[in-house]
Amino acid sequence: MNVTMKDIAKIAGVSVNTVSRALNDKPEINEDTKRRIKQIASELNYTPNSIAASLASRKSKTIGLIIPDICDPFFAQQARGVEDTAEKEGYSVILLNTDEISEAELDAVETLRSIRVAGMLLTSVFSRTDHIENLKKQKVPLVLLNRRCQEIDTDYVINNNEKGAYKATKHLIKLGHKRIGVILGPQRITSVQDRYAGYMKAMDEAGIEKSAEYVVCGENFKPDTGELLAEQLLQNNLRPTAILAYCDSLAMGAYAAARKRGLSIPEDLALVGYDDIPYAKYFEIPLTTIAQPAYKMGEVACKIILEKIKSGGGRNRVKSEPQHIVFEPQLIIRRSCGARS
Amino acid sequence: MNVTMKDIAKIAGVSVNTVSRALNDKPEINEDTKRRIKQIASELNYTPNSIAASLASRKSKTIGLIIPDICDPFFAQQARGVEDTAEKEGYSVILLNTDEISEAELDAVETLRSIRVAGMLLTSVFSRTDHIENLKKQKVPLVLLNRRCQEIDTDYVINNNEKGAYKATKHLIKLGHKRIGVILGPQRITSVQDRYAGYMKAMDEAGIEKSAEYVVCGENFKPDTGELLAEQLLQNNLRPTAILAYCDSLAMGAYAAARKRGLSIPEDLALVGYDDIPYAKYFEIPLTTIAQPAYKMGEVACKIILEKIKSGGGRNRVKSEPQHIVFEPQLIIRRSCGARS
DNA sequence: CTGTTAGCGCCTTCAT
DNA sequence: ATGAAGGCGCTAACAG
Repeated sequence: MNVTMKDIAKIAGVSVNTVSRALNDKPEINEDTKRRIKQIASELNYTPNSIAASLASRKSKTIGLIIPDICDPFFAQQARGVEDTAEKEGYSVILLNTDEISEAELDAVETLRSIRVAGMLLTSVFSRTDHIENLKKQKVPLVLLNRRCQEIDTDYVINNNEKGAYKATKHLIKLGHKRIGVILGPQRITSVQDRYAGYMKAMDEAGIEKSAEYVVCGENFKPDTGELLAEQLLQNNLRPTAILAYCDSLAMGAYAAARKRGLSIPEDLALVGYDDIPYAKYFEIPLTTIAQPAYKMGEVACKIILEKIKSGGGRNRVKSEPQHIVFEPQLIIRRSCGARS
Repeated sequence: MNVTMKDIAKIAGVSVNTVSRALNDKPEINEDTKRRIKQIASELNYTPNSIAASLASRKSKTIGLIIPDICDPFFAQQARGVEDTAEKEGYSVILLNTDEISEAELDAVETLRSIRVAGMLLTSVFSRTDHIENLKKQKVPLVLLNRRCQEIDTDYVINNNEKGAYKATKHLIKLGHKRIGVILGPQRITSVQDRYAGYMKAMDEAGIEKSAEYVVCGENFKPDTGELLAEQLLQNNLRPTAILAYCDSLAMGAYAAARKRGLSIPEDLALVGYDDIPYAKYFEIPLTTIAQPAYKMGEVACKIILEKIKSGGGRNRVKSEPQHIVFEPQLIIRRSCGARS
């Protein structure tokens, strides 16, 4: 079996406790014995058992990251931001995908609770919020990513979705579009609501009449879904001259839908996405989009969770107000919207 | 603190052991007491402590996945294949990125050893192999992904890299190209070697003279690296008329390099990638590439590791021969190579 | 079927 | 600076 501290202790002729102190670089220990113990440990090819350490100390060195789908480059970048940050502090991250399915999210939270992760980062679909309520009650450090929670006040890291969608819509309006379709996702998601609100605000400000037929919602954010929804928009008698997609993945589907109908972008149809995934600028017609700093957002969210963990997970320390970090969205103009740069 | 089996036992008036049996659906237990115990557990909002369970049973329900970079869609898809499969069996996966840096890989393995993961899936850079040797000695279930190991016989799941590159190169040759540049990665990586071998084989068979100036290698597979390497190829006095990129991410960089030089694809420069990431077909000029079944590969690798884990990690069971799964690569012809379909 | 006895490998007091 | 004792929450033999 594996080498344990006990084995090392026996060889070194000291107690297990001393070995523990040496290997964990605790102050109360003689430098010489420490060196000697470390030497023996390395000779024996000792690997600490963090399972045992976790159990004994009731502290774990892993954090959980729940996202819709790692295959979406936006979430992949965010995940890297989280992992790089966690790793620097000696934490590992467990990744769980939900595909925007509420059940999967509940399961994921349960799994992470069971593993006793030190903290959780959650991009929630918010079909329910009782699990979030529970986490709060149980004092599990939690930071919401990308989406706020209406009902419960928690820390979150998002970008200003309303503003982003507002900027995008306004840009299209400036280019002369009036019939602007919008492709959204599940309506309970706050980022969907917020982007929709931004769209509406821009339309209202411009005094453009809105039509319910120009608003479509899907169950997830995959390209295939985007294609279906775009087709739906394009079937209108008076078809929209521009489409704002909730995210670049959905926008990708819109390219396909346009091609099928023989519509060329941007001449027949202007298109704007959201996220600025790294591929957006390599598309057939480079995609105009709203950039949000995915990696940075993951990094910041992870830093906050790490802080919360260190401050005793709120268990001991005075609980400070939840942090709300909001990044500024940025309009990236490329060819798909038809603007000349 | 958290509810434990002890708490439940006290309330139910039974021993901790009985609670354990009930909650884990062991056979030797009365159906009624089981129901009663489960009832109490649910009322108390009990969440099992898998840390403690792992320590006691010396079995963990997490597996480790080490890959170069989750931001590469190929690896993202593979990761999903792994995670979906693991989840079905009640396993969680810890994801670690190496960026093809050997140190990072060693650290990752150490971390996973320390967490006592049930098994590891590894896409290695193979700058060293002692860590793999160690894992084998320690009977840690291990499956290599994407890349074989020359020195040590282990299970692996790959695609036929030589054949894939051979197909791609031959395709370019058929289209009339003779000056074919190739963009590779770190040379110790077997998939790099294999794809290079496939390229060479096709060139040799066609009797085309090879030039060292047409072969460039980078330190990783990121688009930026691809751009630099493509520029290098295009600086040759007799610049290549076609480029074969080790992967689609590198090919993406080549698009940028070509644009910078005012070369149009495929007229001035034919381009072929590898992987068929989901974005390849949406590129400015859709990318001809070699497809490998990323998700499936992750799935299969995960299934193998799960089997190995169940068969006692090789600790108890008769050790069977390592499995070598090789998927067939598939040529996907799009516009970037200049072929008419 | 159920309870008892022992740990798993480590950390955490408290002594010394 | 070091050791001894106790326990983290659970599983794993054994007894009954």
